[in-house]
Amino acid sequence: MKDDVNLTNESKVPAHETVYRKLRDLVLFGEIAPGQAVTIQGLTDQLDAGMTPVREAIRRLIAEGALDFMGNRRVCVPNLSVQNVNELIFARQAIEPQLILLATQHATPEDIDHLCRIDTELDQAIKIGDVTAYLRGNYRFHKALYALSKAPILVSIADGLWLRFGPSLRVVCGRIGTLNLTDQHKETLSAMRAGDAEKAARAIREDVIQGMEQVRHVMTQTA
Amino acid sequence: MKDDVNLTNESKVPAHETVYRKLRDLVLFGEIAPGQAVTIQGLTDQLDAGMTPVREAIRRLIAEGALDFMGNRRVCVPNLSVQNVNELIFARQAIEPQLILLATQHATPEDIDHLCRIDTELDQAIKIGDVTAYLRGNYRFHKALYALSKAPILVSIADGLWLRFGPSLRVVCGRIGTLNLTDQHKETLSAMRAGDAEKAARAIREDVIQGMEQVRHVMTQTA
DNA sequence: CATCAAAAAATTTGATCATATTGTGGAGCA
DNA sequence: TGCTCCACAATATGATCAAATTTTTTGATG
Repeated sequence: MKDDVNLTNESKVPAHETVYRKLRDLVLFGEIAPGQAVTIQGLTDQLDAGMTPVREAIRRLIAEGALDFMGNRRVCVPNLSVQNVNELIFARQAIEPQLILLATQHATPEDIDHLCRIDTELDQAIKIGDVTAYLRGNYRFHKALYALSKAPILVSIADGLWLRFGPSLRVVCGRIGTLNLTDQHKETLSAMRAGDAEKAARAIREDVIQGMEQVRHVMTQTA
Repeated sequence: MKDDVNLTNESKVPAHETVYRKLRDLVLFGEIAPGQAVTIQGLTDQLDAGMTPVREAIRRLIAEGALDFMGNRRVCVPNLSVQNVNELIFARQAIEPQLILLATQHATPEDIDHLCRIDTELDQAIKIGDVTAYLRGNYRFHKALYALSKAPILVSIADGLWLRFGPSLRVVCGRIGTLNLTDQHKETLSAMRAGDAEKAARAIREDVIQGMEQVRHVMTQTA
């Protein structure tokens, strides 16, 4: 029988993939804090998975820079140095405006409506001070924006950058509070709606720099 | 003192790491051609390694974009589309000049001497038409340059880009011949020696664009 | 006699492998 | 053509071994 429909059907997605996504989320949204160690056996218990899938997920995240392989077989979420933050600022402001430039050229009005909806949820999360919802929403917004660019390689680079500074955003929110967070999402979206790709790109560049400056500010104090 | 007791292998480096490096080189220098499939069992035989280390190495390279995971459990070296090449051109010319800017600020005269030596070997490889030596030397030159920047995140991004266009360079060499390859290494090095970081950055940008245009030219014909 | 440090044992954790399981593509048959 | 069945390759498990960290023990010193 081929079509014995498994009710808890996970057969489509391999275990190493689901483990990867779970672990990725844990790191990206700061649920494993920077500096904290990550052990294979700890994850097999926590995520109720076998050893091989966990190993592969960890390797992938190390390759993406989300985890750091300390020489002596130890793995942890990296702590950002001020120097690291400067590199991330440079890379983001170099890559992301180009993504938005391309995205504006491809975006349909429905795409922009969709982005607006995500941004509204974001405002809501900020208002009620739900940090996790804010972090996830902010990522979703940018991610959806990137997807419109149809530039897979640049998107994967931008994604890699998120994995590096994402873990620190929770720290930043804890320090300065969600209410003091600023963004340029509205400006970006209205420029996109007007079809002004250059202006949208400039707005995102502003958004990126503003956000990253807050990270730098907090990291300067802690380091 | 811990003497190296193991005759066959330095026990210091784990097997998955050595497998990763071997496989990485195979891909980076075009010894596995773009489009060619990569199987786990094929590699366990070819590299004489266990299955688990090979799995992990493949995962890492997929995460870095050096290999492509086709939905149905199949893995291969990606073929670059013209669109992909355009993304790579943008990313390289955005990132690498900054690396050279930083490198110039940190470089000692000895560092530059070392780079000159690599570049001389490179010229030698071009003259005798040794494609493999040229590919490896060219990578070594850029890699050594990046290392001087002391900017690990930007270096890892640049490295990731090499993994994506590297496999196509052998194709390019085969098409247009090593003798027709141009570079701006001499200009870069003399600017660095003069301490003119801006000029060195411009030279590398020129080098990158020239090289990538040749890739684009060849890819346009084949695709 | 208390305290600290070095050595040794124990436990935790990672690396690797052999093997079982599952899914995919293809061969053979109606 | 469309189906079942089979073989092979990939996925996943648990066992085993090795390395490293932690804890305990022990001895020396003030």
